[in-house]
Amino acid sequence: MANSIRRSKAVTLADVAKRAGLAVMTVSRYLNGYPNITKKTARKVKDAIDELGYRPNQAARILMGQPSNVIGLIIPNLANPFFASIAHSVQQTALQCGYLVWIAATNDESKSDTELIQRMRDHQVDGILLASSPGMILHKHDLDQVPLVAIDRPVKGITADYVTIEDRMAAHAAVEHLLSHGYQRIACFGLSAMIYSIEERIIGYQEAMKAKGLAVLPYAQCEDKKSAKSVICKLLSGRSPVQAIFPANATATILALEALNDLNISVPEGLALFSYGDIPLGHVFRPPISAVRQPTALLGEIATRHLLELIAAKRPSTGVRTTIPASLVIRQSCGCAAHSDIPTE
Amino acid sequence: MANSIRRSKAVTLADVAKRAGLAVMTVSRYLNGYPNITKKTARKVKDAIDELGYRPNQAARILMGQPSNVIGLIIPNLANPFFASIAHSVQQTALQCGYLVWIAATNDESKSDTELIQRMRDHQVDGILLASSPGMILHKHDLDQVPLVAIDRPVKGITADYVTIEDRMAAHAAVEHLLSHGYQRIACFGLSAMIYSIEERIIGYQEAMKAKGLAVLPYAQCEDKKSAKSVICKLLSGRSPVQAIFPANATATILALEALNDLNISVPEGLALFSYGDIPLGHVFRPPISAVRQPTALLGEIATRHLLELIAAKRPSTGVRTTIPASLVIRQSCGCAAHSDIPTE
DNA sequence: CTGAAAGCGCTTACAG
DNA sequence: CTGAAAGCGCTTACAG
Repeated sequence: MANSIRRSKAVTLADVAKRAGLAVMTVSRYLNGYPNITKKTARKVKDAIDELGYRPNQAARILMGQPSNVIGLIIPNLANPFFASIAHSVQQTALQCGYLVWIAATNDESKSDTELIQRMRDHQVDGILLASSPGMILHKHDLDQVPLVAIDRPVKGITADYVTIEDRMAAHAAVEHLLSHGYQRIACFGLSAMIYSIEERIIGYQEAMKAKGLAVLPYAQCEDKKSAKSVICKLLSGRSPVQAIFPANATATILALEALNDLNISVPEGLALFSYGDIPLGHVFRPPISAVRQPTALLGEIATRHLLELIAAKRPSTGVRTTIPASLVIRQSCGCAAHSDIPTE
Repeated sequence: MANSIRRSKAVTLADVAKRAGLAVMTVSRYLNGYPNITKKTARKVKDAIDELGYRPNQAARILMGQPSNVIGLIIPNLANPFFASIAHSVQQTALQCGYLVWIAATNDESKSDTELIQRMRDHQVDGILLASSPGMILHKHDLDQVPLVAIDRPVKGITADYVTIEDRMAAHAAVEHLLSHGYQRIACFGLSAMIYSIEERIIGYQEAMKAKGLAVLPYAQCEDKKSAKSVICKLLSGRSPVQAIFPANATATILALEALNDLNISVPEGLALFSYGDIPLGHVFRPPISAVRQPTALLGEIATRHLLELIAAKRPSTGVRTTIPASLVIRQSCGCAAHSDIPTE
């Protein structure tokens, strides 16, 4: 009778129970892997489920406080290869562990971060992975128990575990490599310096310069294609022009290469370059681009596993930091000679 | 009493109702924008909600058959820039319309498609956007009412609306452009030809060749970096070597450029090239790469809006096809001369 | 080892 | 215009 009201003809637990001639509870126990079930009973339940094609309604399970088996991933921009690669690996890892993932991009609008977290919480997400937008500050009540792991950059305002690439060290090593070529005037070049990982790279650059007693140049900041060109022009003019640049991320490298191309300046003769972040076709480019290779897939995987552990252990984030080393891919834009016979990839 | 059992201290509708001195129903009506509510009552409800910081539990709403406001996006690979761009725009569009999106990558394993659809259905997803894996065939019962829109390629086995880029026409136009340079022997080059959109590009190539009465060469298929090299070697050897290639997607273009670089063959002199799919830095590359530009963001947006319409109208997919034109970006790898003063971007 | 009851937090009819 | 009851499809205690 009550059943006749149902609009959806989805098979329910009750249907399975009736078919198997058992109580709803028994079926539920079977589904949840409860140990004390007779083989015979289990068989009956299994058969009924198969015959009816039963699938548990997740909304009902979630409503009863069961885990949703869903995690959320919030990143600035999914179209950016760096984040796309992270997202792919997060998704793969989560799926392997039985989790579905929500993905939301903030487009660097910090206010949407908290909004997205809220919306995901409304859906009883089990945990959140967050690469926060520049200006954003989170508050404790924004999370309220939901485990969160920060990726690529820490979150301001709360104590959260986070997983990053060893930006500072990798930047230091890259600049050191440029220094080994004898360049003395090297500038770090890029877009907004408001992002933690970029700040770290700038610090890595500064440390490397200071260690050699060389002048730390101000961060050469551009906004877009046009300003990139004028910034680079300025770096190359004056009495002591810059000999090498260290773009702080792949986007900056692309802007730099465009500008150098437009200005007809050859690399590395006119200006040497060591990119933070490898770029597609970087090894086929003329000259091949030396770059810090970021282990994005590994970052995604480690962060996801860490979050799932927190969820499983019902442990809160305590500010634990995990750092992943990056490697240097030395090609020729830094000034190294071509070793035509040695395959670089 | 019953309340003392609750583990989560989340604020519920009942709490709000009590605080406002009203019935649960009234609060529910307010939340759902029911028109006939006194201003005074509305005020009371609003105040109570604000004071308590109430947020509706989506699981309960979904269990009652309300829409979940969640859509699913299933694609082969999220790390691929083509799909990453689509995913980003799907996500943006959906968010603007109040939808959250699940993203899952199949890694070209066709069996995981149906599994993912099933899992999303378990969570009462309102609709699904699918770029199916090569071998997959869907059955009607896999969907059972859930609206689905196919993207980039149709789905086999069911009737579903789909949104694609006009691959065939764009390919035709690109090959025609190569022909306008006087090349007579042109080959289509790429990876697996099992994918609908690639098939379309091959057909576009063939049509363009036939229209000029020229020989349609067999699809030059490679598997990886190594085979790409040998395939290209073969194309260039023999009595009538190929003069131009038309890589069927960006991945193929990258493989081709790597191979040509390794083989020390200059472009376009040694072999001209017109890429299907623009590549990052394509305009700074030497030579700048001519390419078909795919409007991925537009594809994602149109497909999402279409799906949301189906959901809103409770209309099933009927096989409607929406095609989006692609444009040609003419640079120099095709054989065109450099117009150094004309900015190409 | 299995079951009948109560309840999760909402919404859908049905009253008034 | 507002409310008391029943129910969505599950699971959590509590019995037996």
